[in-house]
Amino acid sequence: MAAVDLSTHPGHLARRLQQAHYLLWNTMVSEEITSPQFAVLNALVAEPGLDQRTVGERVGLDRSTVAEVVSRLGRRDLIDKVRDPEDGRRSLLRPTDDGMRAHRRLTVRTARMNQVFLAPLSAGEQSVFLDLIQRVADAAEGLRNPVEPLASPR
Amino acid sequence: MAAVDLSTHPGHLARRLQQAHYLLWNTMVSEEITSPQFAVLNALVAEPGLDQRTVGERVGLDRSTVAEVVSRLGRRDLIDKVRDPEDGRRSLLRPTDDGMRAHRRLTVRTARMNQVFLAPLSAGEQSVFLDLIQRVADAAEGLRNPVEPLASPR
DNA sequence: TGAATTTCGTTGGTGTACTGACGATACAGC
DNA sequence: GCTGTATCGTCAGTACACCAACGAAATTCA
Repeated sequence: MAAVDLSTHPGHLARRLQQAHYLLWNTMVSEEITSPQFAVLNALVAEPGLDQRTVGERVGLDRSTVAEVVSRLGRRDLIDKVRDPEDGRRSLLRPTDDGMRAHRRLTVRTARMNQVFLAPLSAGEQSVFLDLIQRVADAAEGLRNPVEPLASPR
Repeated sequence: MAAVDLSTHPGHLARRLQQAHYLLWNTMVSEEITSPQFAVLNALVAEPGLDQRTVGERVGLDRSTVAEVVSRLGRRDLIDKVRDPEDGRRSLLRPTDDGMRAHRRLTVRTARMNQVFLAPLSAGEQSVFLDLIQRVADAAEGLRNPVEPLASPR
């Protein structure tokens, strides 16, 4: 009887929250384009010509995962991918016209979905909610890449 | 330039939050037993003898996922699995002695990790945070299983 | 009692998401 | 110039997480 109440565990709640979002996205936004795919597409609409590593930084995905998402977006002709002529290691990505259209369409639906998703909270609670999540996520992410103790004597 | 600011999208933040948690779990709790595995184990410590479907309900996992998690826990001899003699469809699950020990050990570490995870928030903010996540997740989950509009005229 | 229906677990398919290792390319210092 | 190092993308492996479809077992009800 040493069991724990998971409803006080932020990690467990985070997983449930993400699943709930997945559900809602699937029914209200798109069944073909997933939320991470939209995030990548969105990053490329904002800054066409990014390489994969930088895209990953922007949306919070590691290199392997970006590679897979990019391959799916490419298979649907939503983005183009070319080797950087100035640096043979990089692949440069940009949305196709189809990709731009898809992004515009999904932007509208995503906004609607966010409203439904946050509907159980008052307007004030909503902004608190976003702020708190962001601070926790940022802090934990920071633990991974510890800030270089500047001017460490080499 | 129609790109969107993802930091206002709860779904995107939920994903980042979960990844941050995954990271922290891996470094502070266990590299072998994952958070969903702990959740299942915890449910069985609380109520030994549950069948897979009910476990899934308790921790928020669908039947396929429970099957995989259960198979991994079984492979490590942390839980036992037997056919229900009274209902041949069910598999009854219970923790082994090893499973009980592992659960005890992880419970301590999990508590420590939760503290670190929530450290960027004040005590007051922490409880608000947990409450808000839970309400949003519960509401979205409710959308999936709409309450039967009782006595719908067939 | 016997047939239609429901329920449980499994399987196959898709899509994140991570780590670790690897080849190719670029760059740094000598 | 040449060698060691760092970086980028890929690949293999593991682990969620969902849906749809299926067989076996149980239940409903005609």
